Amino acid sequence: MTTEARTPLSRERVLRAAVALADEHGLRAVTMRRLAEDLGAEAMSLYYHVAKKEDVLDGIVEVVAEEINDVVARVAPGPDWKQTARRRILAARQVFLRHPWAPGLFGTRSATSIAVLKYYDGLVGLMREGGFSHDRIHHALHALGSRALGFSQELFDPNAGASAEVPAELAAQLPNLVGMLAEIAHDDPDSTLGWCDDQAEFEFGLDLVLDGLDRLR
Amino acid sequence: MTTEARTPLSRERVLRAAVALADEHGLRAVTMRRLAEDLGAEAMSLYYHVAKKEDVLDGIVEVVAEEINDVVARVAPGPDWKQTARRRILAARQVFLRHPWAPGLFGTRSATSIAVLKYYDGLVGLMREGGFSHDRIHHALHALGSRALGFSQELFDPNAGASAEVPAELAAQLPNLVGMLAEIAHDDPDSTLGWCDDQAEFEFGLDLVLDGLDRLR
DNA sequence: TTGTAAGTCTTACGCCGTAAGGTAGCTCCG
DNA sequence: CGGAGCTACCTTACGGCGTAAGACTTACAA
Repeated sequence: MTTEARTPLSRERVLRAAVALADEHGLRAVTMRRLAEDLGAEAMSLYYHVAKKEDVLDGIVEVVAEEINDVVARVAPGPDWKQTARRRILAARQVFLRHPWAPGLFGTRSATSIAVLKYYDGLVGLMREGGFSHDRIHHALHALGSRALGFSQELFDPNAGASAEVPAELAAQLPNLVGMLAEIAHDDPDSTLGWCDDQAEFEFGLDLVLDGLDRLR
Repeated sequence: MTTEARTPLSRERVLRAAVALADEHGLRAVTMRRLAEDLGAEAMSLYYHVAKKEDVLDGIVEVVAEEINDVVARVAPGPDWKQTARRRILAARQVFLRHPWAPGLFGTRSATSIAVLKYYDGLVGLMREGGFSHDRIHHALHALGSRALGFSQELFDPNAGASAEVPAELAAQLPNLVGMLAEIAHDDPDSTLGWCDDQAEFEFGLDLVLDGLDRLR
């Protein structure tokens, strides 16, 4: 009867829906069926615009990376390469804070997205102007690792120990750790990205690396 | 007829089989059915020894972490805290080189394994002896991130660009990156863990951070 | 001998990604 | 005007996944 005028599908629309779905219900919820449902279509229809699910995941990395590039393009340069890099990286970080599932996803993608390459290209250009050799820049990118993009992978969460009330028997085996946790308390757990990657810690590590690099210049 | 004497299942045996399976066919191959097959049992039998698949994954993290602790326990201390930490971390790294799927898995686990906590406890103790305050140590662990355990998360692979022959149109958009890659060539891609995390790069980043920390002491 | 518990297996359900092929509507050419 | 061809979407179906429910087997204690 009524010819419901639907906005047609497109790769663009599929990827945007995937990002929105991940934002709202986590990356696990991003299945082809669920994605299609959100778009008012059937799962198999997506395959006309997207090769396979991996392609969707690569695509949403691209979307997030473009979002990063947009944000980074608006940061004012600082007084020197280090300050500019710092601002860019912290700006990129803001995007990850909006998409908490993204660090994990970025970690799993092996094919590098064009948008990510453009981001790195900007960083390389910045360090070039700052007086670094190509070789040093290459090392620098490795040294920064995921921090260059605005997040860091933490493998244990000092907060967890404080909150979970470690059983006494285990605590006895971890005297140093328990001592540290008792003292620092870390009583300000506001924004967390991943585990314990809060803003102050991120900046500490970032500055440590940037200062170290600057000293080599 | 023959009562095939089978070694009975156990959590221990399941986890060991899972690690072996991941080593041989990758983490993707670790499914309950496949795991059971390797053990000469049925999938549902595993659930008597293991709560759910997540429990298996947590378990194999524990197994690898224990392997790390074994290796680390045998490293001779260096002349100062920094050298000792360096040796421990590089020793831990060797374990990850034996289990290339492990970095990715460690990144996804939120519940921290006891063995990992013990590893960190040792590191905390070491830095304590080296004269650091608890607060500094806490920051240090964050600054090191996954590097403390022996691997680093790389988000793009400079080698890929060199080998994949970037199309000219794209290359034009990445002048700085292409310039860098042309110069460094990186012609010695022997051991890689993850993407471009080769030994020299890892040590460069590690030393940068350790030196930076030492300067704060 | 019978009861009980531990360990294993059978069956089945509802998810998943996706191969194969059908169908509705449009454009274009005779 | 008619039908061929193309684009976009849908239907159906398959094999694999994690795992819930519960039946079977064995070993041992009473």
